[in-house]
Amino acid sequence: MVSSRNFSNSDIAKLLKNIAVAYELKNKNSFKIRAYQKAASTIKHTNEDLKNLWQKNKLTSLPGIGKSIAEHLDELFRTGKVKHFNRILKPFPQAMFVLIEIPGIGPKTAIKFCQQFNLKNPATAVKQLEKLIKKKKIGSLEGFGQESAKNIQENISRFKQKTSRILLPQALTLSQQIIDYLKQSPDILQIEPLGSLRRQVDTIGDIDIAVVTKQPQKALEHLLKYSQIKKIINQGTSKASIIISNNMQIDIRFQSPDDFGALLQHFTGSKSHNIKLRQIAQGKNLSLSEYGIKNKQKKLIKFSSEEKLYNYLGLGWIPPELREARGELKAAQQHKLPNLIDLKDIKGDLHIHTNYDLQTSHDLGNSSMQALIKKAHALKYQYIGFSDHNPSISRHSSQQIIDILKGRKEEIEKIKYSSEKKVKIRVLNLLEIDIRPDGSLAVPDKALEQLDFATVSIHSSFRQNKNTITNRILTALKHPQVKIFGHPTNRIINYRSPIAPDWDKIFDFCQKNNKILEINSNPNRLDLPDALVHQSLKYGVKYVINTDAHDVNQLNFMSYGVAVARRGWLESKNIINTLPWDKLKGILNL
DNA sequence: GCCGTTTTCGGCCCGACTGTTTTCAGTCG
Repeated sequence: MVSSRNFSNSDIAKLLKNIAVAYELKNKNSFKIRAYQKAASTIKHTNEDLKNLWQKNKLTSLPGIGKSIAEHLDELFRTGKVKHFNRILKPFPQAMFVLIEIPGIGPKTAIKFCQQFNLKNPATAVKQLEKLIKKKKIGSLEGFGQESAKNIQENISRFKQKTSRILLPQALTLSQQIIDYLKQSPDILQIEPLGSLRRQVDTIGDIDIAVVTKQPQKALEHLLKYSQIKKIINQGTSKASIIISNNMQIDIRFQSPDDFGALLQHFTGSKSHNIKLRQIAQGKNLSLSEYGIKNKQKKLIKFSSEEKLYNYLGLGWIPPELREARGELKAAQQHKLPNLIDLKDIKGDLHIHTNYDLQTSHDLGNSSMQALIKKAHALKYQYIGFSDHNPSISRHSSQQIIDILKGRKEEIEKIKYSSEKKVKIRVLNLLEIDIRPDGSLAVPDKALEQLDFATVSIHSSFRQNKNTITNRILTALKHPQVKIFGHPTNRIINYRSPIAPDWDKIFDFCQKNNKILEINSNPNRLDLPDALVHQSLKYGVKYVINTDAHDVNQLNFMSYGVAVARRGWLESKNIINTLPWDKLKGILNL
């Protein structure tokens, strides 16, 4: 049975957000309100499981979680409730906290509706509100008109069919479509996708686009004629927000060329990065906004580039992927920013599935070994590794598995010989082997000997408890033929949660035993996730960025993995597949 | 309530748009 004490990060984020709302309605100190909002936001966005942090007594390591909130959360995990929080929330109807989830309805509006119409039940509150709108009760409320009633109804409809955050490639496609449209206007001089898209976050909630123009009114008029617009949320000469046909929100900013640097900076975010940057400005008696920096005399200094703006504040330019308030501002002040890895540093791909049928229970690739080598050549790679799934253990004896892998080895040898001669690409005979629930490998040792080395990954029993799954992974990694830990958390974005072993133990083991952590570039995986990459960095672990391609075209996924590495602060020296072949050979003992 | 290479006390980012107003509150990013 699930204990009431199993609170997820999002449960806790919501709880703290509700406390902030309650404090707001009680007219508490606005900084206290902001503190709770910040704590909620930190928890919502962190990849670390809060309960794990609590068990390790490390809750206050998260920014915005101090002594007081940590104590409340301690009570929550120990007893299942926080008496202090319950006291704060008690005077407010539960229904209110459902209504504030609807865009456009904030605390003041929500409480007003609940009080005026006696809404109490959180399960039916939204439905009741819709009925009230239909009966024109909302529009006749003081401070509201028919227009706001109509807006609220539209927002409810969108809220109900709200989809989860979309993956990077989908967001790139959508933004490209609107950029192509905007480009048709002669009044628009330059267009840049910003926000989470520019920071290359693994999922995108809304698309932010900056437009350079000397004619903001005309640019706005052009935007509003875009055929995909489903709803205009707001429109002005400095910004506009629209919903396009697949329910994605697009925020557009208009700015003149001479202060475009400040807009780029502002609109790229993240929010917490911007707040910290503005605090740095404040410390110098300056005030930063999307229009530039105001000095003591309130005179606005404009910046045509981001670099000039950061430099003005005494900082080096910070790559967008780092702007998550994970210490990048301090590093920029000390001129100690990492020299981030770049896509062009990649010299090979060690996780590729071919269409060679080795009777696996997982999926085969679509492409032939030859086609994959051809594509790798086009990408200017020096080496690739064929890393198919192991033959299924349920349908084969040990000897059969050995024989299947023998056959595959012969096939690779043939191709290897000609490709190394013709296109000078080294081909490695690898295998992606299942880690069984007890930590043993799904391939007998004799078969392992035929490989150059093995990658191991988990494809079953994801929900083992922390100790069991940690030991399971360590047992598998101990095998001398195992060099790479593939897609370590096993998450599928928007579908399957990451496994939760003791990561610190695993990172430590990998560093000490020369095991390589994979950064899987498949946009559905992006695994390790960037936050864990950043967390593991202090252990001095080595990484490999692989595509896990099941098709030639998927070799292009590499850029997404590189983005994860950059967000995790990695330099090319941390990543083994930036090495030329002769150096890689040494590291992997080949 | 959080936080610190100017501070363990005294600060805490900055601005736009909407609808209802007649100068602004509420919400959002």
